[in-house]
Amino acid sequence: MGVLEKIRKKITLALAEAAQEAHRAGRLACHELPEFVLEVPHDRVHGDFASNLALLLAQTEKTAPRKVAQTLLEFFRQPGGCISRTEVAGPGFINFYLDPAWHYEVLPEVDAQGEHYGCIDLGGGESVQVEFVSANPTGLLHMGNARGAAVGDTLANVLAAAGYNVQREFYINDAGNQIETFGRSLEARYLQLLGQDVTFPDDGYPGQDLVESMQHLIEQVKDKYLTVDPVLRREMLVKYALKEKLSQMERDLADFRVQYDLWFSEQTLHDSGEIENVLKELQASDYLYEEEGALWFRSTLFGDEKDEVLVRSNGIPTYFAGDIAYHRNKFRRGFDRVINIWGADHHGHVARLKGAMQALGFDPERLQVMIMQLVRLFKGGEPVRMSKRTGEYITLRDLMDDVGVDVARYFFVMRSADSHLDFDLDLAKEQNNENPVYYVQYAHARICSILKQAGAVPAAKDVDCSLLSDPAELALIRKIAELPGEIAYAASHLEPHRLAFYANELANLFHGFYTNCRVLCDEPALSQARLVLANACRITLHNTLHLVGVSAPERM
RNA sequence: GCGCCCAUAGCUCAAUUGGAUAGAGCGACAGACUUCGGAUCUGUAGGUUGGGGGUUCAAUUCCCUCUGGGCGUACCA
Repeated sequence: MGVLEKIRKKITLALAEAAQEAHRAGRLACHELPEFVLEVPHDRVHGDFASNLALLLAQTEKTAPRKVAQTLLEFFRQPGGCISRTEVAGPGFINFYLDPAWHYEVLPEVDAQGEHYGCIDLGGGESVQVEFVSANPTGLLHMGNARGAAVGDTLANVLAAAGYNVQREFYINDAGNQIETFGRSLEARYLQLLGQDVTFPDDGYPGQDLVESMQHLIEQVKDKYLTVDPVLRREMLVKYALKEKLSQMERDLADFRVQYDLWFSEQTLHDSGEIENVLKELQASDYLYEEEGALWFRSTLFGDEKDEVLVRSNGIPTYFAGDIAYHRNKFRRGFDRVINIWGADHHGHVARLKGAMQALGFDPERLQVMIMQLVRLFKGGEPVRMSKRTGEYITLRDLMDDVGVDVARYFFVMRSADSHLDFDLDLAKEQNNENPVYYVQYAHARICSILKQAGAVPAAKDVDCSLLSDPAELALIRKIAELPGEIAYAASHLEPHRLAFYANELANLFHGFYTNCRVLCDEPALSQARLVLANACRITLHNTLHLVGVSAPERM
């Protein structure tokens, strides 16, 4: 826990005790303490922390909030003398002004923790699985997958930094109708490439990538499959193409700095009997029924508009059946919590999947689904039309080639998941001050340049940090001190975009410090202290960028 | 039609989950350095938070309604 978080906790506790004391002294009637907050005010003139406790108590006390605040302060006992001043302000807020001495504890802490600075133990080793991207292997990774990759990977990083035991997983949809369609598409391409006049299926996957895949295959086996039985042939083509496409996805994602702990195949759920098994388990309950030859799940019980088919009348289980088996499998593997990152086009599945988990006896709260809005691509001020139907769209690979990994990841993580993301390709390609990524990276490179000129960076414990008293210095230290709290917030609210904002604010305060305070100056002791501060800022920037998956260059 | 999401400065987005005077970046305008990286810094202008109602000490945030967008609404995934 960071210095600031410790102080926050102390004040929160002391405030609660003050309410108890006031209650004991007969000055407050309250029996139960309301859920109050100790927050950092928007405007710093309102102190370092502010609490709304009196405002909340006023309702049950039937007393003016400011009066309640006064009473609370009467009984408030300073924790460890870290507070220099308190006041009642506005409608009844209690503001706390900290003794600035706390600033000087921050830098030694950053120094000591280095690359681990910012890490906290919020999760206590709780095991969390994050499943993201899970794109259909029948095509290429598109912009939506790219957003999911950046957001999912960053969230996983943040959770790991917050003390959770994180597993990253990719669910491979290698079963079902689409594989059937995939096989027919591949077969048509294979035959076409060998000069046969066959028509491409109406519902086929039109992407050029399938043609390429079949070209590769023909290089190996020539026309050997022409004479093979069609059913067997499609099976062989799928097997080949699937392998090729998956290894391509794995390679593309790795280049995007995303590494999975596990690639989980849907087909294995069919093969192992887990799907059949989970259906039996559900059937034992009252959640299933048969109608028109199909097996249905009563998802209307969980807020769905209509019930959902689990087994078609042709006997083949649906994707939903597989998904239920898959999620039961996840819980059975021992994850305390399971997080899925889905595109907005899948939001309709949330209620029924949670419902299915509940039906199986799992607490649905243990399954969290983060919904990401869709991505719109802009080029030259115009939206770029993308069509999966025609197979023409910008792929993750195109994006990386075009704008680079740093820019792409930063742009995706910069936005909150529930905002429709307009990805401006022209802006992303700009290598100037219009591009927010470089603002942050520039701050890091600038620090590295200073440290290089200084030669050696002294250890924080060996310098007098209290020489740092300029407002720009104190503001920077404060922002550095906020990283652990930011990580805690981002992890518990599943909001990785906060990290990008934090990085930007930190860079902004560094540039302000740089302009106002010369690091390599005439006063040796002050210069040493500023070097320590600059270095702490470098570490903090580096760690934050690392969480987002963006490089922290020493030169640019 | 019904369900979910979204609408905030000219543009792209925040807002500590109900808190005090709604903030950043870009763009516009005006400024700053004879030493550490100008991909920087400072300032100004820019808002009825899509419209209207409601809940309360307090609403961008919660409820209702209308408008305008996105997505979903298959024995597809």
